[in-house]
Amino acid sequence: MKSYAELVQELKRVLKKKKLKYTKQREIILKILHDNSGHFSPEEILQLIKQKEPNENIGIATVYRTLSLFEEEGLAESISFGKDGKKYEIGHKKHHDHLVCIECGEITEFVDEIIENRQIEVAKKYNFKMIDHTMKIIGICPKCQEKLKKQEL
Amino acid sequence: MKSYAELVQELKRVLKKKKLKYTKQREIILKILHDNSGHFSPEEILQLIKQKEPNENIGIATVYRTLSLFEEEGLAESISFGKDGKKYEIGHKKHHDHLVCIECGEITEFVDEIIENRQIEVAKKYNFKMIDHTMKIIGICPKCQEKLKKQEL
DNA sequence: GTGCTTGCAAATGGTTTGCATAAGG
DNA sequence: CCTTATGCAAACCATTTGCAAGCAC
Repeated sequence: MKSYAELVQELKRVLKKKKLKYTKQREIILKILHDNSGHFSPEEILQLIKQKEPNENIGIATVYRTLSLFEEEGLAESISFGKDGKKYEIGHKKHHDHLVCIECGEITEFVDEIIENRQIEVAKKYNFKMIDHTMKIIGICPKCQEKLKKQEL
Repeated sequence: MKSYAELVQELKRVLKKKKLKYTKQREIILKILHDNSGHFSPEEILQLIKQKEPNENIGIATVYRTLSLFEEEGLAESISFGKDGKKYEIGHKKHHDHLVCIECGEITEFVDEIIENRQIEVAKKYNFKMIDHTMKIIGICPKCQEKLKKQEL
């Protein structure tokens, strides 16, 4: 995992490249993503900002704009939930997939080399130029399985 | 692939089980899904209905309600595109994944046993009770690669 | 200064819902 | 008849956009 200082470096590099400006808002959102491990919706990120940086007043539109920018540049990654929106996390170097619990919403990450390689093979087989891939395993996490078992009694 | 008659049987069985009614609208939507191979948004399905069954006047809300019902019961399957909604296809027996072209939107299906099996393994490893899984490879289809190559000249 | 940014509020667009009416069982 | 369905329009809600004012450079 990258340090906050490294992330700031990367953000500055990206902004310079695109002739964009280094603003307080962009810095804060980067920090929030760095300091909180997990997956957050734009709304949740706004709440975290209000909580951790009470002096700042950031608009939800800015959060959306910034997260899109970060995602484009690999500083953040998102996982999509259909009409229920997206959740963001700080950008990793390594590609990973997600296990999503339908009971509690918990998201667990995993990496599986065999799946990664097969995806490359499949794309090749269909002459697809692969740009990205996403995989979601939807199910019930161990905790919720326990919980449900108890309720049945 | 199931015949239309088989699908109607299945729909009737499902409706009886849930104490729901066999309506013209549900029949038409099932037929549209059966007759048109491909992936369609609710809006596109409504257009197909207007085109193929001009005498019927079906509301978009009914299309949504029916597609949700079909999906719940395995008569239809959907692929999600974040805020851009879902696309539906007639239910298959076999699980499959998708290759999605970001240029033309074309969706190609594929089945890869190795990936299927690894997903089961991963779920097991994390003690997840797997209910479903989705995989999307996003990229550029062969046709669009050609097109883009020409434009570059 | 100039041009990118921001916050606000309004607009958007897919999806859902409330309700009065229609129709299946 | 009683219950579920439907069409319509209004409501929803995450996200985007227009715009005037505010900053970065």
